[in-house]
Amino acid sequence: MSIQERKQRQFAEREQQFLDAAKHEICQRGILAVQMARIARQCDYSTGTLYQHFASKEDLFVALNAEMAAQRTALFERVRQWRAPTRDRMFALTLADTLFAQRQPEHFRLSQYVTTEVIWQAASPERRQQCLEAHRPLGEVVEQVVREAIDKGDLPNPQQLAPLELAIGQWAMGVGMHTLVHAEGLLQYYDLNQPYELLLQHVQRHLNALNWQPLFDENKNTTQNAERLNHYVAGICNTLFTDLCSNHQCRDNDASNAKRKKPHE
Amino acid sequence: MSIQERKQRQFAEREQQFLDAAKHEICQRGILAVQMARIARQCDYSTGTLYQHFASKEDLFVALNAEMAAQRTALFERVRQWRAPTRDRMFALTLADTLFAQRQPEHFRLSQYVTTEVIWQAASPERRQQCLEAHRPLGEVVEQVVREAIDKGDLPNPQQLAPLELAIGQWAMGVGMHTLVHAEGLLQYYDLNQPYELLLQHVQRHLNALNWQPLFDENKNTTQNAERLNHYVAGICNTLFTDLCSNHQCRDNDASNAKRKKPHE
DNA sequence: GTCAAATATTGAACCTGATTCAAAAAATGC
DNA sequence: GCATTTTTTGAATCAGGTTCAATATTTGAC
Repeated sequence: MSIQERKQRQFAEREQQFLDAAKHEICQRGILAVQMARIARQCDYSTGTLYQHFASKEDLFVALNAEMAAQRTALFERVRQWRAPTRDRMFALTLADTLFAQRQPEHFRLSQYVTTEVIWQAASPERRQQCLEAHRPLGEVVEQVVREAIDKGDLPNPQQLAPLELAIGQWAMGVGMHTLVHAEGLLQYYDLNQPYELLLQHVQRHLNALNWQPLFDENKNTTQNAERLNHYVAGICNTLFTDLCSNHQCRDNDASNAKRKKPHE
Repeated sequence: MSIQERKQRQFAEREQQFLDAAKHEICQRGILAVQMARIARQCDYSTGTLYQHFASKEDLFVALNAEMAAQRTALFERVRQWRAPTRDRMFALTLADTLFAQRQPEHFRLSQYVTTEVIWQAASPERRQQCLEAHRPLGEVVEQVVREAIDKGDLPNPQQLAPLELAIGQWAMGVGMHTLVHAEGLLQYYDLNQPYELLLQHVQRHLNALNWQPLFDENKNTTQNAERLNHYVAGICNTLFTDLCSNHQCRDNDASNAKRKKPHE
């Protein structure tokens, strides 16, 4: 028995090593430039060994995405445990993602890439399942907050929708905004700056639309509204995300992005 | 002069031929399986000639995405010219995308893939620009509808936001929902079916939240709401999109998807 | 401790398919 | 008709993902 266990543990450790190396590579050179052979060499293993863990490059990407879900989960956990009205917590979930996206831009880039049919389908089914499961806790936090809101009477639910059916609008809006942000040049083209600020604003509206109490009132016809939202956001940041609100770099990005190989140059 | 012009025209025609072939390939075999050489051969040209038009495979994808924007634009145009309250038109824009996504699933798949940093950055800058410009008309329709709503007093704008700043929530929600839909297994995992129905529902809420008149009232606590929305949607479909509401296949998809090469089998 | 069997690792060879570019062909214009 | 320019060709190159026969290590019995 013990031998089996040790082997499994070592195998898992090595996998982690590979994942760390891959993450490092991505932050260093960008997803485009990741090479299987290099990741293996970086860990002092041969290519073949790497393939013992991951069925393909895409498989590795999906695995990495799964692994990174844990970090997001940690933020969501804070929100879950936060003693605040349900509405604030629901909002804080999007805020968490926003901060995370700015701190670790590579994460959402990868996430977006992986969610692409092309990549997703190229990963092994087991890996896809694993990835889904890794994300489950995120869904659970959302579900819990929504359910609590319904139970407490903060959130009317005349249509008896499932919690996630109520939340999917906000979810999609977040995903979509990340997508738009990562399409370099797109938002600038339409002169849309501060996309994440707009996202937060629209999420507030969206929660209002759901009639989620207490409403965030915006009917004073001044430009103070933006101020007020900023202030509100800052408040949450100070309470829950103190550690995330300073600089905005990829955590293990020891060099600047400038180092990346640019295609077409 | 005339020679120059003829050459340019022929060049453009050939490019179109390549694009059509590429589109056909994508619908037939999926994005993953597209091969440059095959596209060239299909048009009775050599690989080299294909590369005279597109700097790389990614470049071709982005070009194709640009080209397909024209089709979406056509739908948006109908909405623009529709003589109906601004709110209905705004809603109809998302509906148009929804129908389009169901009719030509490959389009949004490609769109999503192309918007990925990995692909986007691998295309030539000129191509990216071209793609952005191809999408401009879409933005313009949106902008026009929003502006008209503000002018008519249908849509209050206390913060003096730009039209697209007001619309970006709805836009992001649509983009995000397509993304979620295309991540096979994801929504099922959370037991979310009928995602596009939910999208439309949430868009209505979102418009309500913007206080866009006339509000779509949903405060009767019955399950009739879904009915009512369906009915409303059907009405728009019959008026504007009669041609799109029957079967849901990729337009030039002569064979079923079953033909596609499946990785991992 | 030794050895055969079972397991794990290696990395060079293989393979696919994108991209290039020297040679061949076609078009131009004198 | 011919020299020059432009275009097309497709075999050769190249990159990098993936495989697998050979090699090394570990195991467990004796």
